[in-house]
Amino acid sequence: MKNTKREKKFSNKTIERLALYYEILITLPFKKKYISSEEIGNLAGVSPSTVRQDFLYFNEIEGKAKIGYEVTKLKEALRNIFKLNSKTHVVIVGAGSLGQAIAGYDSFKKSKVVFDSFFDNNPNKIGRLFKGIFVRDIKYLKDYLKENRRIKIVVICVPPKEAQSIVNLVVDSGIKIIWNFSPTILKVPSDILVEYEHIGVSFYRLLFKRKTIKKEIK
Amino acid sequence: MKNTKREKKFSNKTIERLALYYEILITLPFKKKYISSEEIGNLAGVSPSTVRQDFLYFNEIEGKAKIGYEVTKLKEALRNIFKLNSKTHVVIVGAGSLGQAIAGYDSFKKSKVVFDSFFDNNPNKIGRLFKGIFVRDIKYLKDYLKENRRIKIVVICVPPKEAQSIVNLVVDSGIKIIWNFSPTILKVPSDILVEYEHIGVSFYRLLFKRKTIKKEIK
DNA sequence: TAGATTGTTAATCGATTAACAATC
DNA sequence: TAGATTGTTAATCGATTAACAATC
Repeated sequence: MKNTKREKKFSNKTIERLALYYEILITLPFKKKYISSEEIGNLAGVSPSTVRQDFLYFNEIEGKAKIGYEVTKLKEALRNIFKLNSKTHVVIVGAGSLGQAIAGYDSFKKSKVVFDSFFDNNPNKIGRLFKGIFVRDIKYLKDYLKENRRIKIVVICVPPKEAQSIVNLVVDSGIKIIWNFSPTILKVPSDILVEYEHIGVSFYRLLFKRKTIKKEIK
Repeated sequence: MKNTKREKKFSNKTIERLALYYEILITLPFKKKYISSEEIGNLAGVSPSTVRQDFLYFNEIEGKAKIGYEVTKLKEALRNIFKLNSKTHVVIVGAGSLGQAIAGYDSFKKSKVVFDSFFDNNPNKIGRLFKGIFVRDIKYLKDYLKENRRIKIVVICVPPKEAQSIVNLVVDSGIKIIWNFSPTILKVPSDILVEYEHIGVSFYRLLFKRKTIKKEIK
C-alpha cells in the first residue's frame, strides 16, 4: 500500500510520460487484464524504475506486487489525472488543413474534448462544415468567446504572421489557455498558459538523428 | 576563440533547443544583426547559460564577447547542423487533413524538404493534387519507394489501425526513417529510426497544467 | 580604456537507475 | 509456501546554473 502523504513536485517529463502511458494503454488488446511496470516501460521506451517513480506521485495509481497494475483501473486513474472525463470546450482559429487535422485527430475521439467552432477569414470557408464543425467569421471571434464562457481553450492554426494579432484578441476576451501550432513565438501576459506544438522542431530533430545514424553505419 | 577538440555527447534536449533557436531566428526582424545568449534565452524560455552550453558543442557556432552572435552566421550554422541546405525527399502516406497540413506547414517552405508524393487508398483522392502534390494509389507505395531511392523519409498520417501494416511495407522497401503522426506504438527492427509526433500527448500536458493553474489561483 | 558578453570550468540541482524490503 | 513485482529509499548520473577569466 502507498503512503498517504505524497505531494512532491513532479517534473514536466513525468507528465509527458504519463500521457504516453495512457496512449499505450488505450491501444492494448482487450483481453489484457494486468500489466507490469516492466511491460509499460518496454512499450514506452523507459525503464521499469522510471514507470514506478512516475506512478509514485499519484495516490490513485496502485499496483499489486507479483501481479502488476490492473489495466482498466490504471486507465481510469490516468483519465482522472488529466481530467479527460469532464468536458473541455475548445475553439479552433484557422480552418485550414492543420485546424481540420486537429479537429479530426483520433485520440480526441476517446476523450471529452468538444470542438465548438472553427473561425476563419476566408469567405469560401465561412458557413461551411469541416469534420462536422461550423466555420464562423473571424470578426465575431471576440464576441463569441465573451458570450460562450464554457470555452476554455483556443487553438491557433493560422499562418505565423497572423498569429500574434489573433492571440491579442483572444487574451482580451478572457481566455487563459492557448494551444499554438503556428511556428512563431507569442507574446502573452504572464498569467496566460501557452502550449507550443512545434511540428518543425520535431522534424529537425529527425534530420539531426539521421546524420548521427549515417555516421554510425560508416 | 573556441577550443578545437570538442566531441562531447550532446543531449536530445540540446538538439531540441537548437531547433527552437533556429525557429526563433527565422522570425527575427531583418534589421537585427547581432543577438546575445541572453536575448535568445528570453525568447526560448531558457537561461543564457543553457544557450551558451548548447552552442559549446558546435565549433561552427562562434560569438564575439561584448557583441553577441551574428544572426546570419548563427542561422547558417544551425542550417548546417540540421542539414537544411541539402534536399530531403519525403513521401506522405495518408492524404487526409493531417497529411495535407504537414505538406503545407510554413516552416518547411524555408527548408529544402521536398514532398514527392502523397499515397492514399481513397479513390476520390487518387489522381488529385493537394498542396500541389500528386496523390498516388497506396498499392503502388512499395514499388514507388524501391524505384525512387532518393526518398529517405516516409511520413505516416493514416488512422492508427492501418499504421502498422503500412510501416511493415515501408520497412520492407528499404526506408530507414519514419515520421509517425498516428497515435499508436509501432513495432520496427532496431535499425529503423522512428520519430513520434504525439499531438495528443501535447494536449494532455496542456490539460494537466490547466489543473495546476486553477489550484494556484484559488 | 572600460565594461559587456563570450567560452568554459566548477557547483548545484534534479532526474534516472539501482537496490531491496514488503507483499500478494 | 516461493518467487515475482510493487513501493520506496539511496546511489548514480546527467543537465542546468553559477561564476569568472578572457576578450572584443
